[in-house]
Amino acid sequence: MVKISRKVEYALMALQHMRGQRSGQMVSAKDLCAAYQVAFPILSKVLQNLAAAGVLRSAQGAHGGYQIARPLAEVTFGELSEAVVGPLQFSYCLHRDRVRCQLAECCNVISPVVRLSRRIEELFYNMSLEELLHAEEPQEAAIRARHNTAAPAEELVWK
Amino acid sequence: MVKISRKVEYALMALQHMRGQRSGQMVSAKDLCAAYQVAFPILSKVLQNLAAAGVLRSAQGAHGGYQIARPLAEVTFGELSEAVVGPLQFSYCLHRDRVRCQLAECCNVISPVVRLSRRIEELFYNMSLEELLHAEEPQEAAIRARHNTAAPAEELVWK
DNA sequence: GTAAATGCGACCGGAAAAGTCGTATTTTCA
DNA sequence: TGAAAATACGACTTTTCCGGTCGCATTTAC
Repeated sequence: MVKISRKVEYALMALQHMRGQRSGQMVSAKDLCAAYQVAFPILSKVLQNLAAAGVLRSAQGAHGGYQIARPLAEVTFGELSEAVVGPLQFSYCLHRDRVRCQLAECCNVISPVVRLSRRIEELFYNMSLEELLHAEEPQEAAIRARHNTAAPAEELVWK
Repeated sequence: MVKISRKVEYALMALQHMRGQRSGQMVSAKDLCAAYQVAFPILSKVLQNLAAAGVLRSAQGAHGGYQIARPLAEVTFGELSEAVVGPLQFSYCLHRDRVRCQLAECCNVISPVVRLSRRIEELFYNMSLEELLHAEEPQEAAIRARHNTAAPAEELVWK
């Protein structure tokens, strides 16, 4: 029921990676794909979403890529989620066109659902990405190290 | 991404209804369907789930039905959710067979995702149903009143 | 013994998510 | 100035899962 979207995971993964870069360093989608074995187009889209939301800064052209645009302590998980998978949409009843909910007329759960939604929203918008990412997994350091010093990405496979 | 399942809404709806019954009063799935225009088989299954989880008490046979088994203050939303839509399953990475997650080996988000999951879990398992349902919508009272005094359910349509 | 209820499992269809493909645009650098 | 390397973007396909359906077994009251 509450499932974290794969896109959100990709976003966290990318941010975790960039968090460890020295500042000003651009990371290309290609590099990330090679490092984490994720399909290029999908990760690319996620990064674009994050850039559009102002979480990342992007640079086109050769030697372009992405970098973190704002301190992660100032970005909430809610923002990330919204950027990557669209606005939080907890319930059918909460659709902007409530008409589409056939229960609306005789519905006694609107209030409980709204209450629940608020609680989840609160949680999401009070949780900073810094808080979420601060403790780095050991294997992560290894991966990044391996990648940064490894052969050019061309030689690595990704699908 | 985080969407409240329809089944969960149905469960809340049913509980909200039963909460207003006089104690000891059984409510049949059929009655609920008639009152809220929900398909019988699906609501029926939800009620069975709640019964299996010990939230409702069920009685088979004529004049059977369901009633609230435990004070709602002692039942958490997490329990309800688990009963109705299965165990919380936040991420692909958290599957019991983690093997299926191809990222596992080079994944740097396991820890953030776990952290996030814990927070949501906490929220769900600290929120009692009483807390969620305590304020009854006006229209709900009307519906139930109408239903309790209305013609037998056979005359009402549901799909 | 019949009607009214729950209990349960298999099946189906559609919508949303995940992933793919193709192409345009921007920028660096030789 | 042209080629290479990168993002930008939108349309398409595939897959997965959820809501819903169907059918039958079981239990119980009258």
